[in-house]
Amino acid sequence: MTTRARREREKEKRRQSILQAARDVFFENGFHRATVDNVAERAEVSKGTVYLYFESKETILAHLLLETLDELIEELEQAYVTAESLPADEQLRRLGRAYLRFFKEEPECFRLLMAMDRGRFQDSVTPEVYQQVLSASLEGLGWVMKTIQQGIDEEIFRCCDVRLAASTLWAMLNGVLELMNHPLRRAMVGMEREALYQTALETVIQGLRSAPQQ
Amino acid sequence: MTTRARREREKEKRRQSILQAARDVFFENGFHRATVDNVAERAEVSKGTVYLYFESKETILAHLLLETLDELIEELEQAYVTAESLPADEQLRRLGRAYLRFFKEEPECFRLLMAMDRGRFQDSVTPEVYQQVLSASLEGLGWVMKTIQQGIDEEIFRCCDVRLAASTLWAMLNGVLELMNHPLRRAMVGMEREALYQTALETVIQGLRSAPQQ
DNA sequence: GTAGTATAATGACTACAAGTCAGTTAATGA
DNA sequence: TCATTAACTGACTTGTAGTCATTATACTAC
Repeated sequence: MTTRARREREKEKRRQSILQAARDVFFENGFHRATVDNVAERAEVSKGTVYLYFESKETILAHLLLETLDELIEELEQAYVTAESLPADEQLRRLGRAYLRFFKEEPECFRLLMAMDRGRFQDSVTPEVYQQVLSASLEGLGWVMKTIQQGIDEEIFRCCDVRLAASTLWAMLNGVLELMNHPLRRAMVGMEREALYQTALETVIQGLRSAPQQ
Repeated sequence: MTTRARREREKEKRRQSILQAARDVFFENGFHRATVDNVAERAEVSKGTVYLYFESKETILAHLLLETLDELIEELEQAYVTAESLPADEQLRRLGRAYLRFFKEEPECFRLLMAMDRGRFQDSVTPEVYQQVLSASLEGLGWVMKTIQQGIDEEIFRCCDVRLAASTLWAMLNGVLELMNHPLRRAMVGMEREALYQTALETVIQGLRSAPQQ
């Protein structure tokens, strides 16, 4: 009886160790260059075992990203609660900065997250896992929506659709992250990450303050 | 003597027919699902011939994207010249709409363009081709910069760094395009493309009008 | 302890696609 | 007509994701 529980634990432990190995290998050389054999070797198991725990290379990645998204959501929540008493525009500024900071520290993760909808990904990951990643994103969006609603109530923001406004902010921040994550494009615009992040965030916030939504 | 010229022409023609075949095949099933054998078959040549004209599958894609970027730049130029006498904010609105419209009609192209900095792409494309794609983007950015400069001169926009402002707008529009290009994410935010495009563009323009750049 | 059973792990194998290259074919010109 | 060059071919090599028949291990009942 107790054996079963222990086995469950051991299985989970192995699963985690494969995930950790995958994290190391994927982030060292990038997802595409990494092979499942590399992951297996790093985890000190055979390739077959990896496929016993995960149905495809892409699925492993999806689970890694799920973990990272959880961390991100926690950061956002933290940013939200510590700024709760401030005016909504300042709150939004903090949320935005937390978001940008997170991915500045994990650029590879941002790339992979953005890449998830491309290539072989959609074919190889079950809709279930896929849905999980999306609903995690949605949870993050929730904090932004809450803040914007507060801003509307305080009459700081002049927009009528909270979800629309939150999605806009989110999409735009992703855009600047994407641009600045790419060395050559960054060189092209010829400026520091921080400068663009700062400007983008300030521009959207100013836009929300004065947008006469039609 | 004249033979040589004809040969050149014929070579170029073959090159074009391979590119056209690739366009068909890549856009039908997506880049990843398409195989070089598919392209060769469609172009009615052998695989070896494809590799005689292009050094890799990724290079073919890069050349396709270069062509499409040229079309885009033309659209932007057109938008610029037809709106030249309007106030700068309206000009910018037209440019933005032209940009969004272009990729709304060619979503696969946008995906591929955005995907270019990921995965195997950087390894497989010569820095030369890569640079070409980037400088085409830069040319497009030029029209935006011109417009913003005009807006600063007209005292419609209150930002001090033209390039910074243009990059911000560009990055942000890419962000919304990326979000709305993806069926599941689009479902998640639960709204029509147009609504988000419209809001995003308006928000940035309003932001530029009032941004107190520090 | 041991036989029987279930569960976990293995790695040789298959499938598939990118990229290569030795050999073939076709065009040109002396 | 033959030599030379340029264009083309497709069988082959290579690399890697994913499979599955086989083996090893752990557990249970006697």
